[in-house]
Amino acid sequence: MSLPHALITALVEQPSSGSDLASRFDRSIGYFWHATHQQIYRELGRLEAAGWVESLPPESGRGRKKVYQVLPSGLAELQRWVAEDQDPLPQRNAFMVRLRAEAVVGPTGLASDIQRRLTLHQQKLAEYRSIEVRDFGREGASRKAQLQHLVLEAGIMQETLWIEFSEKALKILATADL
Amino acid sequence: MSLPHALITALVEQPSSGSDLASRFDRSIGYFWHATHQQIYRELGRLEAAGWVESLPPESGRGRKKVYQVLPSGLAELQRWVAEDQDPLPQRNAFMVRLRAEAVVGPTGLASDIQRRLTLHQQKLAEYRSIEVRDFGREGASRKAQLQHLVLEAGIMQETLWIEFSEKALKILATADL
DNA sequence: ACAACCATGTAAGTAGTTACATGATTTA
DNA sequence: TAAATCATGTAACTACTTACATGGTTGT
Repeated sequence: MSLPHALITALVEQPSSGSDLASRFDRSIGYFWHATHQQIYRELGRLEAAGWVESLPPESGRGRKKVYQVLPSGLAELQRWVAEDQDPLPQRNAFMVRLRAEAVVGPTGLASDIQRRLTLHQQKLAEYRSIEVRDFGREGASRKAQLQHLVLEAGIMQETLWIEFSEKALKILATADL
Repeated sequence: MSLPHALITALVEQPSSGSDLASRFDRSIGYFWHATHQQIYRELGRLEAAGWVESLPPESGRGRKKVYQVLPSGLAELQRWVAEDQDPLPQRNAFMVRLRAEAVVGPTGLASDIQRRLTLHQQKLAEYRSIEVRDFGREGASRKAQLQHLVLEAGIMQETLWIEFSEKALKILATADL
């Protein structure tokens, strides 16, 4: 369960309100750990109850936003969690289930949906590449920047994989459905 | 939500009991959609209540096993679901959360755990490759076999990706932690 | 006949999703 | 000043996880 630690990380990088976090989860952090605003607000409440973060009084934010920042015990918890060994999570890939189902009940018109998904993956890849150019253009970066770049590279590698895979699938369907 | 359709697919391929399915989910199907035996038994009950599968009377199985088989309405439901457009599921990759956290609170001793995970991915890859040799050695396969092979290839591509990624991560940690 | 294991399940809890609600602030 | 949007939530539900239970079967 990584949501609390993803939130603490985000708050260490930049103290934020729930809605700030929600929009950051739509951009950078959420590329690897999706969360809705309801999850975020609920989890922020838990983090505060656990004494890992505190919310600044609203006047300091000059509005209705409730800005949270990480407390020392929250930072300690994050360090503990990061240092812990963890196994890769079990896979859940609905598209593979669907391909396997198609193999036994098909042919259905899968190709058009694969084409549509291929486009989505190409868009995501382009997005990642533009972030890469914008944020990681220069050489000789710090350890921190190198690791952040590495995470982005994982995204690039994954999207590249699914593009390649989609093309392979289309090729099979084109020849096998004749 | 793909578990019911993963189960129907598995039962179309081969009528099975709950425990048979549980062991198949530990091998082939579960490589892409993990499920525990509790989930499987519960879902089989729902599928039967929905009239999509039926359980054969226990005497036909010659034991205490309850063997399920797919009914025509279950097959129709599977076809409907397969033909439906679906977006890729939102990503949830705890390791990327962890790397990003490490970037802000590190260095911790990440390298040893990455090395351990690298070994796990290499083992999985070897497993996939041996299944490939065993089940998909010959040429000129049927459409069905080609699609089943394709699913396995996705697994091979993914494990290869994580091996490559782990090696890249180790390289960064080796130079940046000096 | 007793222990170990197998097959099926129940119960309780956590995580994530979907739909809706409320008051504050900005915009037309 | 009314409508639209923003920020923060509540409620209800579904999916998944973890721990335990029960009775049948197999092996010694």
